[in-house]
Amino acid sequence: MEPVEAGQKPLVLEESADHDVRMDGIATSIRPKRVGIKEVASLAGVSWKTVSNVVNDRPHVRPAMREKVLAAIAELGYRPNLAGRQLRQGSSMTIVLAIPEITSPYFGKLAEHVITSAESRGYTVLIEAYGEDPTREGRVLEGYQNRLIDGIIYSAQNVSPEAVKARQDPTPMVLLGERILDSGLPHVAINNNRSARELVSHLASRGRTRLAFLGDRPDVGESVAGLRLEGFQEGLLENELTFDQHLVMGVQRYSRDEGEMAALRLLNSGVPFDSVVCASDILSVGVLRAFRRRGIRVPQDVSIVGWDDIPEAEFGAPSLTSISPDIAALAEASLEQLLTVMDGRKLENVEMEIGYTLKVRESSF
Amino acid sequence: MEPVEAGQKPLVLEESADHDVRMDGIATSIRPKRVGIKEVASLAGVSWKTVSNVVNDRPHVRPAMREKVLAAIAELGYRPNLAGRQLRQGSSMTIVLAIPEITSPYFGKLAEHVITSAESRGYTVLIEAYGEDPTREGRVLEGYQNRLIDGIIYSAQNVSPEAVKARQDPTPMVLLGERILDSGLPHVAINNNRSARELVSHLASRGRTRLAFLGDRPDVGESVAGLRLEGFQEGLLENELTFDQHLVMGVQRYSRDEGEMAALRLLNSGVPFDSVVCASDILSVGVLRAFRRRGIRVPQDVSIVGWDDIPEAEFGAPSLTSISPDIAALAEASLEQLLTVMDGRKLENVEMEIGYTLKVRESSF
DNA sequence: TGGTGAACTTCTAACGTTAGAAAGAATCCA
DNA sequence: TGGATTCTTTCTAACGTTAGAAGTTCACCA
Repeated sequence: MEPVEAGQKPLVLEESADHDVRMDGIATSIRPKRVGIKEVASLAGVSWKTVSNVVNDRPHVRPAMREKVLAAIAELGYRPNLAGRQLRQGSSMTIVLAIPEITSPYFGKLAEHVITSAESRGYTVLIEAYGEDPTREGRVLEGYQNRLIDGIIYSAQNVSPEAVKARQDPTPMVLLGERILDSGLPHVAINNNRSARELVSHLASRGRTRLAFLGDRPDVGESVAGLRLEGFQEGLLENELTFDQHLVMGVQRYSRDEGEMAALRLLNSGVPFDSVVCASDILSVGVLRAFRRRGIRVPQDVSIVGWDDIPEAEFGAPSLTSISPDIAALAEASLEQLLTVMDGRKLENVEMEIGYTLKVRESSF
Repeated sequence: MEPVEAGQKPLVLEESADHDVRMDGIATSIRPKRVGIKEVASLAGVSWKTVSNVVNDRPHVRPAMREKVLAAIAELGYRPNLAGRQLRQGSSMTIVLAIPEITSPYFGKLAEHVITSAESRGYTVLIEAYGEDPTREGRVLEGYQNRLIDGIIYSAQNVSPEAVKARQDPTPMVLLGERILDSGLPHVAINNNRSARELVSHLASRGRTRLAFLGDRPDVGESVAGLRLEGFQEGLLENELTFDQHLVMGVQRYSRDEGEMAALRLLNSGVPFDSVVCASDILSVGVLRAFRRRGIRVPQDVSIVGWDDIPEAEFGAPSLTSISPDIAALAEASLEQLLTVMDGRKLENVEMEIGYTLKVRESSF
């Protein structure tokens, strides 16, 4: 293994340094050595220590010196080597955002916001789209010990509360969306119960009486879907509507396909209904397609409402009524919580609630 | 800064290490110090050098020793500290995937594939969604010198070919989608010209004669849109149709909104057309909405076709005819190219073409 | 002109890992 | 038992950064 390494690595350097190689017979093998603090120092004509002081904003550096050093830094394009810095300081300024998938519009948007928020604080975000691979989701709880990260924002999906509570890893962690009771981990989410009741009230105010709930996750304990289903039932009570267990449809996953399949099951069951509450808009998209194929008109025959307010909800035909969480606030708050824990500061609230708005669109007019 | 660190870090550690703290009066302040190679060595009763040899698979380690060391590693949950390793070896096993945005279905999917492919080879992927921030896109070309990365897969959007050619940074880079001529950089993409001609032929075979092209990027030199427009024009020639410059609509960005706005401009221009070729499906979604609002039926009045085959293309109403690139192959090939360059091996093809299929759906029936 | 700081340099050490060299210990075979 | 061979340890150095300590230079002011 070693001779291979020794034989190949230089090739890279030589190749990419082609333009720098002088053919004048003397300085042939000038390889573009990474500029370090010493190169900066010698160009600026100061000691490396002064450069370090400038870079780290330490006292006792005169403006003139600082200028000189900054100029040298700019000229050489010097950036402190993260590995060296990490090794010295023990922090990598990197956090992980663990989500089920990046492809879903909701998580994609969330990731985008977390990344920009983190960046403005000097942090880099590593995205772990763990999908349905239990190994990968397990690694989230183990804290990526081989990856040099400072904290984790974890949007759990299929993990058991026990696994979270049994977590050994000391890496600071914040839960997003999913709440794991008694885990002691900070948690950021919208109020699932209240938003579910609002959706039900909205439908009731439109004269709907037979409401279906699509997107339960019966296998998953304490899931977001569970909280929403609870709120759904409470909402029915509040509006003096009856709850029918036959109108609750579970799914394996939140995807368009699963939504379509669940809608077909619902139709085939023969139990009458006049509206569908989907635990996520991505399910609604599939439901719409199923209805369209069966000739069921939305919203004339059936209303559809959901959560997440994904772009498709706005642009689809019909457009979808949805609970629109303030994703930017969600990202900001979870990052804030995480940084608080990472700094060892005291959290003001372990539970944090994020605002949302109900966007009424064509699908429930 | 330092006293703060010293005063706060332990708080975190103590908090999460509660269960480890013995209250027997003697060993009170056991902090879960990160296990290093030395801890493993002393537990296994060998020298740290032997541990290193085991970890790095070097010769001259007897099976018995190896077992002992591996057991100690397992017991302590030791993972080599990446920072130390990086510093020593100069490689971070991390690559950057630079894309305009993660939220778009196409790039989201692509990112997902690149991440899993890279992971199977032991690499971590850092996603840089540079958006419309020129600073961030610029950083791509500068090679993230502060981040210790080994390579870059760059899906360029708004960068000038000059900027790419002027690139100084030696970090291995592969271009994805966008081709920059004469940059010498390896390039992976579908055949934009041929796929465009196929779309045109498809529409012509359906009796369409007045084809609009939506999604040109006139400000960007050598863009994917440009190549597709070229193919579009050649396709018109092949099918003996006339090209009308008034039916070419530019956009600032590939988004649903921009698609909608461009479609409205097209309608307002009054120039007749019976089909729209969109440079990206995400534009088609906006076009559909514009048409719907104006009462234009798809495909009865106008056909719509495009590229990328995003999920919305399949699930929308109507579903969209689209060129479906083999995204998995795209990800795999670009990674393969990048690793080849990183290893200093010779590339077989600097240009690499990826397969695609034309999916005919409702929007062009 | 001497004194006093501030500004700057030099020196040392450390973070965790890896690699070569050299020296020491164990094992094997004759 | 001797010598050769394989295994293991010890020693040294390096990657790039940061921080303290101690020493040097310089400018300013009394």
